[in-house]
Amino acid sequence: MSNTRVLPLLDPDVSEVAKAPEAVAPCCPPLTERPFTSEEAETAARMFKALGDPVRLRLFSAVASHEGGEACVCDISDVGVSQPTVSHHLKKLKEAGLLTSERRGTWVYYRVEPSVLSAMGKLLTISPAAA
Amino acid sequence: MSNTRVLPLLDPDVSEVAKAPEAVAPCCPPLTERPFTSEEAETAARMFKALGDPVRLRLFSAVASHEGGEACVCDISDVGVSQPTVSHHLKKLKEAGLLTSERRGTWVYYRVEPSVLSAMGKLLTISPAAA
DNA sequence: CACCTGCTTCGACAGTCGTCAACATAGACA
DNA sequence: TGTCTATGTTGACGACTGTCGAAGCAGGTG
Repeated sequence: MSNTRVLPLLDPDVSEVAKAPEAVAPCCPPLTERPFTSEEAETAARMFKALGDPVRLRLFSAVASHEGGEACVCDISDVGVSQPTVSHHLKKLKEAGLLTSERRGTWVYYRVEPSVLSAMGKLLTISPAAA
Repeated sequence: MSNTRVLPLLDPDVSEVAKAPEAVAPCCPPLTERPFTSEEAETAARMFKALGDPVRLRLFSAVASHEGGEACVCDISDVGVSQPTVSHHLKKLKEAGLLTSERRGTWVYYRVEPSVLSAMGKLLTISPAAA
């Protein structure tokens, strides 16, 4: 289950994808545009929550900034916690749709899901109306 | 203690503020620029964590999108949890430096700390080097 | 085959978190 | 003064989370 179906943040439901098949639509409008609905909040919070732990943030940043946009676990696991804990956090990031993983021979490589970063960025955009 | 010193994300330490007094510097570089240090991760994670709860996200979005950029508690407390819980979450958002509050007569108004939004947005920017 | 290395899963434990009801406090107003 | 409304605080409780050591699994090498 290296590359299980993830991205629950961008396409939380299959029906959503069917509506806009050509481009993965961002889950939610900018935070400043209008009050989030319960569903939007649920979806977006999952994303923020995944980045709400220092260790996960370091792991994510390490992968995101690594050359080629991907990194082997061995490249990034020096964050001060045990190796099982690293694995645990990487799994969480994967479940949140922020990372994907692929095994190549001995090593496992993690890669940032690129559309997620921009989707989160848009969330924090100052909406034109508010500006 | 309505407007206690907050903003631990933007100026986590007084000494930091002393170094750059004219503008509140963003806490961290873009996530994609280089691996976060432990301190940077600690600071930024506090921010993400605060938004990592659906109820808090709805409250924050409600304040952020409200006219005038501020909202009375009574305007936004319809999020499906009890009033003490709303108060609890607003306190958390305040402690995270995302909101400020002010009492005006009978009501308490919450307002988004504007620099925080842009700081978080920059965090999620694709750094030029990675692009 | 046996053995080693890289990574994940399992099981357990302490600590944190979200929630509520009950109580407390601050202003407005009579 | 007393009372009413709007918020905040306290205390308790169940659920979730981060962490580790031990065990398991996958691939490479001999």
